[in-house]
Amino acid sequence: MRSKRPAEQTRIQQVRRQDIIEAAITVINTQGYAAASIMAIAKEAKVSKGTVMYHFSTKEELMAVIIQTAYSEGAAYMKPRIDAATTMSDKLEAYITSNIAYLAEHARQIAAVHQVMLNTTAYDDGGDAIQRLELLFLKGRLDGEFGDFDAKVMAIALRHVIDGASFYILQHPELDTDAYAASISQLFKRATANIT
Amino acid sequence: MRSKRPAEQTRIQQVRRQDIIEAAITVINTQGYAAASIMAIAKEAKVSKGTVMYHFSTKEELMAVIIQTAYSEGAAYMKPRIDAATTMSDKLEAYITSNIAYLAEHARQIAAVHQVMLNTTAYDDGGDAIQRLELLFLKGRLDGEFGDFDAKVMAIALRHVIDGASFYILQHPELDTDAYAASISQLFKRATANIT
Amino acid sequence: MRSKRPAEQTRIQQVRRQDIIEAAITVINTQGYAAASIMAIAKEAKVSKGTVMYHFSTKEELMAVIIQTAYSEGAAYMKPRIDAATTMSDKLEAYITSNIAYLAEHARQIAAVHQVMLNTTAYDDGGDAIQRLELLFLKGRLDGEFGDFDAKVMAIALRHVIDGASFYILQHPELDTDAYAASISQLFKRATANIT
Amino acid sequence: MRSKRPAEQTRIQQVRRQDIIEAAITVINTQGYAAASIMAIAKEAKVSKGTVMYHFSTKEELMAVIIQTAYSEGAAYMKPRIDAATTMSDKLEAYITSNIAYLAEHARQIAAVHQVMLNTTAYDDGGDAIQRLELLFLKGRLDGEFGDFDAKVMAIALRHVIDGASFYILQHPELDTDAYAASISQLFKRATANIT
DNA sequence: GATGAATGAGTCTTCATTCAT
DNA sequence: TATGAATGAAGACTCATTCAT
Repeated sequence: MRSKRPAEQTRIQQVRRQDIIEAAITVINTQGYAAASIMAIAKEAKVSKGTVMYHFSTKEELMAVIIQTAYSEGAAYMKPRIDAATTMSDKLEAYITSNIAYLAEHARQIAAVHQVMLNTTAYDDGGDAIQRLELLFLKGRLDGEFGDFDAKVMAIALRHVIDGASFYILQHPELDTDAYAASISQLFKRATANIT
Repeated sequence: MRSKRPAEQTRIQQVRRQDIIEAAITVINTQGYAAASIMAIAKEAKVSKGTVMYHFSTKEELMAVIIQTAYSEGAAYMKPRIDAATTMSDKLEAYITSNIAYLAEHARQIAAVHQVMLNTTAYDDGGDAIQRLELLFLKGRLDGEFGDFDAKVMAIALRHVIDGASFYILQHPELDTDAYAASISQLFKRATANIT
Repeated sequence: MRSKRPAEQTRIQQVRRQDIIEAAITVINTQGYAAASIMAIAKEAKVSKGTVMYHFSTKEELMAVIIQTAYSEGAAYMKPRIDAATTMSDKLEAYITSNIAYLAEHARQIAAVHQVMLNTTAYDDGGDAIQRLELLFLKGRLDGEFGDFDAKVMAIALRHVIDGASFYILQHPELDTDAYAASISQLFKRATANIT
Repeated sequence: MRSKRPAEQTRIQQVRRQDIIEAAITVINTQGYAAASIMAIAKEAKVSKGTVMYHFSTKEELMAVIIQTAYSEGAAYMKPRIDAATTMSDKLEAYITSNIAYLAEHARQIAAVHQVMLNTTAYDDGGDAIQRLELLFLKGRLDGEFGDFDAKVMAIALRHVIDGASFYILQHPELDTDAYAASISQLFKRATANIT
């Protein structure tokens, strides 16, 4: 029988890393990025300061990991749902509902990511998300599915509505996020509708 | 012997305070809240650290002043314009355009305020702004001006669109803010329209 | 009567800087470079850690100042004495005696400089001192004042004898440094003599 | 069941210890004593930090071993060569050439030893080496082999020349160390010669 | 009014050492 | 025998704040 050691050890390390990441997210959300010192994070994770540094050789690295996992997980969750839709109108709905659904389940994480990005010059998607949305709106207008509006402004507005939602959801846990998503979806459906 | 004209002195003092406030806003926007140390602010204002502490006995006080002036000035700018409108639809338009107009002229200040609020537990308008907007939407629905939608969600969405705009405007100085305001106004006009 | 303020203030600052430099030299000599932490230096100077950082914005800067002052003062002391001598043999004697005399009076400082240089990659005179000595020996040989020997090796040996002396003098305060200098001078007079 | 051959295991252990010692010497010489952390040494030796601590229970012990082996090996190399000479003059030559020859072959090790000793209060041969040299010079003077000079100063100077050589050789690998040794030997032959 | 000087708490990070495996 | 994990002490440096001038 082979030993299971290496995989197991790696798992232990990853578990501890995850603990620390969770602690960092909690501190950022409850006390703000400026208060998220390594010591505060260590205390939250109930480990020593040294342990945090052992697993993440730099504070910057810890923050980068928080951001990257959120990004990749979010995209992985949304993409199939959007691709499954055929019309632009349905893609828009899939975009909004899947994004807010992902947000609702990862509100803490996402809100933390926003704070980190606000306080660091390094991370910036360069308006990528907005551009992709703009493209969606433009296609819909060309197809005749959507009415007449400024695609870029619509894209910006939608991103701000969704980004704002992560903070709001976090501060209002009682919110029915499915209904919220449906309402936002309806809002943009009306705003983009081709009403001849 | 001439009088010492205390009023004049106070004015000088206020001018100096204003310089420091402006410097703080600049630093927050260009380097992030975490980097906005008293020394960084003093350097930006071209005074000594001691001078900053002389005019604001605490860093907290300086931040509070930044927030409060932005709030009161903003309300003072918007209120008459909203009151001048009679229908809810017109009030909505006045709200959006006056708010974005104010934002466009004070983008630096507003963006800084957002950052400070995110990093301080103390300041929170408790959802006041959203409630006032919700009321506006509810009245419009009762009047029959607006169609059928969730007034609260609409209020939240609008606030997020406007709040997000302050950062966006700051990062995209080339944006035609009047056109942007018009587009946003149109977006919400459609979203709220009573389409029988 | 004019006020003396600005000069006075600058002097206060320089006095404090000098205190800290002295403390740093003491710590380096008594505990070694590795133990010369900012806190150890601050304790020796009876000021707070923060005060040390206030006067020297970096530990590196503090070390650089220690080295530079030693170098320039040393050169200023030796140069006129060497220039006053006419023959190469007399210049050599002036070099040795003035260097050791300077060393004897600044043994602590010089020993500290050696330690700092040994533990930092940044400071390195690139063999300048040795080259200047080599030149002196070569001129003496051309003049026929000196006998036949490898000028470079002689230069290296002399520098090592003098550099070693700073540590030795520090550890043996009872040493008669004038006699020591005279003996070393005699040693090299014999080693370089033209014995036809 | 075979025997476990404890001697073999010990040999393996000693080989590993030697690897670590070599790594430590390399790090000290290339990055300075202050940078010679256990982790840096472990990385250089391509083992884990834990392994270094397993073989040397303390950093201090590792440093002590580095110093002691250098001392005993050096003495073992020089002693027979010096003993083989009969006149004091020849013993002096043997001392200088064998010492520099040993230095040349173990420059890294010796330079590292110097650095460790400079940064640790514990190790100090108490002037033993100088005293033994002084004795050699005194005997030579009594025998009439040497001329008139201060035996102690001559001893100090010679030690400093040789000690300085270890650093110089390390920084100037192109140096012809045999010729260097010969020149130094000649230098001190002249300085000590009895020139009646 | 304004500022240079000083300080202690707190920041990130490195390090030697311990321990379970 | 070797190592990954963990930790507390100490490192350089930053910061808000106080105070004398």
